[in-house]
Parts: sequence; C-alpha cells; structure tokens
Amino acid sequence: MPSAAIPAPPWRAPKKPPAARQPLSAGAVLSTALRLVDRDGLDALSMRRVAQELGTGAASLYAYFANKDELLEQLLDRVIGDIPLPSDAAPDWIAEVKRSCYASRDVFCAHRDLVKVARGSIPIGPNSLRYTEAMLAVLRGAGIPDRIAAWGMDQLSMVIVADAAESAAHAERGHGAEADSAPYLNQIRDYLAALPIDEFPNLVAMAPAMVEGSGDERFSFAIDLMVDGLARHARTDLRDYAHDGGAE
Amino acid sequence: MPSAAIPAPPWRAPKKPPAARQPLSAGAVLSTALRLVDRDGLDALSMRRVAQELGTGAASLYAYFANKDELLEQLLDRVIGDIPLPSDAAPDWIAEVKRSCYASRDVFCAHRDLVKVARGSIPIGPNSLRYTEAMLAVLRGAGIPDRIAAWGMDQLSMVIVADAAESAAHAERGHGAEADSAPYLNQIRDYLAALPIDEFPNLVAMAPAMVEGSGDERFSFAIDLMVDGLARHARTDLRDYAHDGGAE
DNA sequence: TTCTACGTGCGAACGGCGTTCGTGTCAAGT
DNA sequence: ACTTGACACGAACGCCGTTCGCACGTAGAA
Repeated sequence: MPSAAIPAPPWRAPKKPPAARQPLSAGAVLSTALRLVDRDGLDALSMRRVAQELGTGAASLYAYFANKDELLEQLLDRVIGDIPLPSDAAPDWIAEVKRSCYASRDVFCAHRDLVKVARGSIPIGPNSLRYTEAMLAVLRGAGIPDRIAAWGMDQLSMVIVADAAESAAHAERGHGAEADSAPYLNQIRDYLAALPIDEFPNLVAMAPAMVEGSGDERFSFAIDLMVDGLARHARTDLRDYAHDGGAE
Repeated sequence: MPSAAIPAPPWRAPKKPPAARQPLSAGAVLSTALRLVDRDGLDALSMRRVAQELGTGAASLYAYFANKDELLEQLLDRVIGDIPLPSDAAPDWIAEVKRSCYASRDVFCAHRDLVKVARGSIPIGPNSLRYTEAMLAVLRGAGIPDRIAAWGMDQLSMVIVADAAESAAHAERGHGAEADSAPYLNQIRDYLAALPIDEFPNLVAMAPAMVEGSGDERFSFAIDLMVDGLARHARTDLRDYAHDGGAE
C-alpha cells in the first residue's frame, strides 16, 4: 500500500449502498416501469433502466417476466384498470358509452405513449376483460345485436387507442403539454396554405380547417359518429323513430 | 511461396465479386427496403440489412436518408402512391369514398406491417398530399362543411391505418396468410367461452360473435358507420330526404 | 457445529441495432 | 499529370433485449 489514501479496496466494496428498497416483486417492477414511462416516454423504457431504478441488474427482471413484451402487456393492463367501468344501469346508454370512451382516452393520455403497446393485439389481461364485459353489457342492454355490439366494441377500442396514440405522438413532437402543440399545428397549417394552389386547391383552402379544434373536440366528433351510428342499429324495427339526436 | 497453392493473398482479394448491381440511389434503396419489408416484415428491416442486400455498408445509406425514420417515411409515401385516387366526378360520392377506403386498405395490407410507420404522424409526403387533396375534393363536393370534412378525413385515415395494422398484426401472430388466421381466432373464441360465466356472462355468451366475420366484413362495417355518419352531415338543410341507404 | 446441496440473484457477455467518423477511392477539372 | 472534391464505406460507439453460469445465502443432514 504505498500510494496514499486508497479510498477503498476495489473488491469487498461493491455492496449495494442504497440496497434494494423493496424485496423485488412483479408489482414493484411494474410500478417502477410505469413511473419511467410517465417520466421519459415509452421509447426510453428499457429493461436495464427499470432494473437500475430498482438497484439491481436487468437479468433479475426475467424472474418475473418472460420478456419485455410481457412486462409491457401487464403494464398496459394495470393502466386499463384505472378506467371506470361503464354501467349498464345508466338511464341514457348513449351518454354512458360516450362518457366511458372519454374516460378511457383520459386514462391513456395520462401515461404518455404507453398506449402504443395496445396496438394490434387483442387485450386479454384481466382488467381489459372486465372493461370489455362491462361495455358489452351496456351495448346488449341497449338492444344492439350481438354481431354489431362485438364489432362496434372493437371499433370503439380501436378509435380510442388510435386517437390517444396520435395525441401522444403530437405531444411528443411538439415536446410539450397539450397546450404547447399550438405552434406545431400552426406550422402545419402554414405549410398546407403554402402548397401550389393549382394542384392542391382544397388543401390550401382548408388549411385552417385541417388544424381546427382541439384533440378533445376531434375525439368527441369521432366517438359521436360511431356511437350514434351504433345507436341506429339498436332495435332496427323501431328505426322509423328517426333517432337523430346528438351529432351536430 | 513455399507452401503449396496459396489460393489468394489475404489482402488485395477483398474486392466486391458481385459488386454494385446498381449505382446506388434513393430509389434503389427504397425498392430494396420495400422488398425486405414484404419478405421479412417491418421489424426485420434494419439499415444494415438493406445495405447488405445492396452489396454495401450501412453507412452508405446515410448519403440519401438522414436516418431510418426518413427512409421509412419515404417508403410509406411510395406505397401510398399505389392507392388510386378517388374521383370527385363519381355519380355516387358515398360509394366512391367507400371504394377508396377499401383500396387504401388493400394497398396497405399488400405490404405486411409497413403501415405501422403511419401511426401518429400527419402524412406530408407528396403522394399522401395528393390523396388527401382528392379525398377532400370529394367530400367538399358532396356539400360537407369544411370542418366536418377535415375531421372526417382524419378519422377515415385513422381507421384505415389502424385496421390495416391490426390485420397485419393478426396475420403475423397466426404467422400465416389471411386464411390461416382461423385457428388463431378459434383459440380466442374458446378462451372467451371458457371464462367464469358469473363474472363474464356477456363475453362468454358472445364468444362466437366476437370472432365473427372476416377482416373485410369488419372493416366495411366500420367504414360504413363513419361514411354514413359523414353523409348525414352533408346538406343538413336537406336532411328530410332521410338519406339512409347503406348501413345494414 | 460443520459441511454439503440447492435455489436464486445478477454481472458479464453475445449478437444486433442506429448512427458517426475518418479514411480510401475514383472521376472531373485544371 | 496533378489537384480537388464528392462519394463510399469499414470500423467503432453506445445502446438494446436476452442468456449463461458463477457466487452467494440459506437450509438441511451429519
């Protein structure tokens, strides 16, 4: 030991000074992963980072999840569990379905782009199943035929997920909150307005309309379109009532 | 040279025996990338693989594309160029719009999961703009107010893209062609039917309905829902015509 | 109490990714 | 013939998801 002040022998030191804050469990991993997604976005989520945040190595996570996809799947289901279930006892089923759609979108939007993992996979987690069950109960209770209810449910989910994902993407692109996407949209509007008018007369003329409306307005437009359309399929024998409340 | 038959000195040999088949250009890169996506899927597309297929190194691609995202964006636009434009001179605009939606889906589905790159980004390639322009011309020609046309156009694109992506994902999961997804769907149906009936009465009862219908049927259901809804927004002052052809 | 056997947590390594840097190569201009 | 410029691209950097096998802690046997 000639050299002065060896601070610590290189071996025997590398214990874990902060050590495991929790004894490590699937739930703790999910909570940590969710926190990271909320803070840094889905693309920044890696097994290494989750493990590091837990004070361990990436390999340890594979004791609880077969792979990253399984972790993401469970993460998504946990978030879906935050969505309040629609009630089939509501007096106005149309309003109830729409309200539930808005709530779903809100929950997804509250977790940045986590919703991206929901694309292209039939959700089979317990919370997803509970939600689907509740929504189907409402639709069937409204007298919508099974086939229409199943397909409509599918389409509603798709629209909700796609819209939430698009909102998230726009928010990241403008790298700001909902309010800060205005400059980004203005940029698009100006770009459209500057196109050659002889080749793109409609795009130029509609440049302001293309970026009009907040994400919420556009979303509720889409949901109204779909739900009102579904409502027209309910009790087709009573269609002469011309059920045209809602949409504009 | 004592040892027998030195086949070739290790240096000076590594020329390119097959050599550059084409002098390398953005178009050639895109063609190669598209071929790889069609053959192996989007996830298997890497800069290295594209370059290798062209007999060069990955670094060379960066002369034509700033990064992988730009390559994918241009790839998507090239494919969108294959979609025939809807005509605003068609006698029945509703049928024309629907036909165009089907055509779009067909084109996307013809290229495996390439459509995944379309998510969450407003398409601004030249072919995308041309398509949007043509579709807007039809909708405005039908008397749909600008705001509704813009939002409706957006929603239609979203549904087309989301549906094509979902179809692609299901096709990969069943790792077969469209026809081979039947066992996969049967598996889902059986799983749903086996759920505890007291907690999931509707899911159990609707298990057959949930997987009913081909991708095409479900897609045209969704498109009908949206387009017929949009049609109801056209010339609201003439609504008493009760324009209810289509849906069901 | 001591020794052995076992289960498990995890560091290190593997192969692959997107991207960058600096050099090699060759054609056109002088 | 020489210079100059642009293009091509091998090698390397720092990530990624995943796997392997060792070291460690504990429990049961002797």
